[in-house]
Amino acid sequence: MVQSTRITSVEVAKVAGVSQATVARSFAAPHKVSDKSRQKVLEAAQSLGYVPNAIARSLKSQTTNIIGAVVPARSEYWQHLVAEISQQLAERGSQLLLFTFAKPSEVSSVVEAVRQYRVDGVLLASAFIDHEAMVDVTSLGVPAVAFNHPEAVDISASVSVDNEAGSAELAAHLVETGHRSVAFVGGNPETGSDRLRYRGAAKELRSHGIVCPYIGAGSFDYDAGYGIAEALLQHFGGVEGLPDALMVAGDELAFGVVDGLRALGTSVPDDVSITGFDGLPQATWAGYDLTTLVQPAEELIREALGVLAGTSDERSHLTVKGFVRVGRSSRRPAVQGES
Amino acid sequence: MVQSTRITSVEVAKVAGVSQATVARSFAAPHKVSDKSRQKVLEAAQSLGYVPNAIARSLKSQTTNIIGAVVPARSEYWQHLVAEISQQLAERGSQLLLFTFAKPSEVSSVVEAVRQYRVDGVLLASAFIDHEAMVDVTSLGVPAVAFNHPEAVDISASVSVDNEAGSAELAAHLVETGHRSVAFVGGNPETGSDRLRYRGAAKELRSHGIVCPYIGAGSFDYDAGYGIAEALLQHFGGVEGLPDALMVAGDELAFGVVDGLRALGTSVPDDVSITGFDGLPQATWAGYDLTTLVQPAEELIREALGVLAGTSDERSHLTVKGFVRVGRSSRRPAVQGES
DNA sequence: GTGAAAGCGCTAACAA
DNA sequence: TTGTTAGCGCTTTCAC
Repeated sequence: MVQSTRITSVEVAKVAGVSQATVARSFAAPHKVSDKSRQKVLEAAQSLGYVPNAIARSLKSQTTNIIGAVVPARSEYWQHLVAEISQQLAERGSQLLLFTFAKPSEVSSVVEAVRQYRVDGVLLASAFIDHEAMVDVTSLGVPAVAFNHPEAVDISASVSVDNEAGSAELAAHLVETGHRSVAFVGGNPETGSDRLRYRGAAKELRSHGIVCPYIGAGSFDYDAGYGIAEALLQHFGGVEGLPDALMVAGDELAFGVVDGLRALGTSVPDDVSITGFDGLPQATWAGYDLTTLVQPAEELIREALGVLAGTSDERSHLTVKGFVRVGRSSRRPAVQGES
Repeated sequence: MVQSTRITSVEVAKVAGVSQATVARSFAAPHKVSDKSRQKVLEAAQSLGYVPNAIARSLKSQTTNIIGAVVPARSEYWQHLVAEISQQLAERGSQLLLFTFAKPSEVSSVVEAVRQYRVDGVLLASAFIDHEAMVDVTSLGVPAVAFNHPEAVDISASVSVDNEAGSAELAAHLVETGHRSVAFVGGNPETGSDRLRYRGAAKELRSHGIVCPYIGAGSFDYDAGYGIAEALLQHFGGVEGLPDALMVAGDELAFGVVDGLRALGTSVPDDVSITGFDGLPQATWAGYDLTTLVQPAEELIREALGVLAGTSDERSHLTVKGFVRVGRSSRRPAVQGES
């Protein structure tokens, strides 16, 4: 039963015996219409299967009620956040136009699309969105917020977890639980997240007299972590040489490191403690049960959307504190010589 | 630098010294404009920072170039598919309006939004979208395709993996590799996927003289799987009583089952082989390395989008074959008495 | 409280 | 090839 003729407020008006304006008001501003009229309109609309056309409304009102989000396609972390974004937008009655990119080079075409659709705001995810792309977006006057992209300070607002403090907290936890040697496994070193997380860890550890080397996996994905495991063992001269703990720059990466080490016969956490960063749902899965810094996703997204909605400052640079969740991927190491 | 005055094709026309229509054509149908004019227009547009307004175009052309997708918020499977959908739409130059729901009861309000935005097509995911919701969507004349929702046969098109055949293939693989007793761990029994997967497995096994009991976890998520582990052990009277293999209705659920069993001291696959269904990226993670039926996500989505684009039949009910990926979560069981 | 009328920024005849 | 013109379906003054 395809609609033969498109139903517009005009058809509804005819059936209801009122003007088109009254129909429009019945939906957009019900209180400006008498109960009687509204009743008639609603009935007519119901029988005709009418729903207001959001496109037309957007054109007239210059506001689409759509928020755009630009995120990398293959990332457990972003998939996690998109779910949260979508839920919160639904609560606010907004829609989510989702743009994903597989390679950073795709970002520019994505930005083009974002601009064309006149979204009310854009959430720019990931460190791979470069300066130029952000300028393009904001130049149209579209509010933008860089999410966990600590670098984008001068162009638009940003909301980030406190990477440095979080990482320091994790490090402090390790020290407290008796770890005396710690190495850091980084993801993509070109990202601010990676640098800040390392810095936070290194500083905190140094204050306890521990020097923390940086070992780069190259990216934040599982495979990178799995692949670096062998290099780690070589680097440290086998299981015996491993530090008490490895702090890994992201959860997904950490899953890879855990699996990679275990595949090579290393026990986590008996031979080495491992921590992550992000607080993904999978981090609580018993197979990993990762000690990690949980990013308060709900709060982060709430702040970010607040910026876009104008509730928060336009050019603010918020930083939200995360918290350590202790899992069984880390534990008090055996005292030297006790093994 | 917020745009003081909105830039439209009219401003561009003024600067370029041509008519507004020529500006519009320069973008929508470049070949209908002389090189000289187009050049001038493009320059003017560039200098003004003009991009065509997709909303206005949509209103006039009655086509938004947007595809809607309605999916459950928290599901590893759907997060996986959304990434694929988004990528393929980008290739086609379309946008993705993403709607997620946490509870089935939220679906109706989501459908309302889908209708308002006059999307060019809707991908309806999940068995939790009921009949009424589908009728609502399709009644506006919006092409819809039910994805892996084998039940929705009469209302709109559907694209699904061949659940029954896939499950049968998995069962056949188990039989081939020496498994003589198999039980099925189901997810949500109200879904067609669950029923068909069980049916496929049971039939195939029966043809080999194996009776396959159904044990329900209630839903498809990790926690359900983790939680059912203890019940499984009780049901079978401990590790010794476990069948050679457990076929689990979905990968995420299977992760939970694996972890739950392991937490209780059961070895997977030494004490029991486990298979999943879906072929999620995480299934290849070494911690699980799940033997599973891989749904060919790319092909499934391609078909689904083909239906929406009118490339494929409007009311077709496609079924795509998956394939078994063998991991280390299953293995030839020890011969009776050999342990 | 209601209606008439003027656009929002495009597209697509139609004319020139 | 280019310009003119009439809408797409709504919101929103402005009268009544």
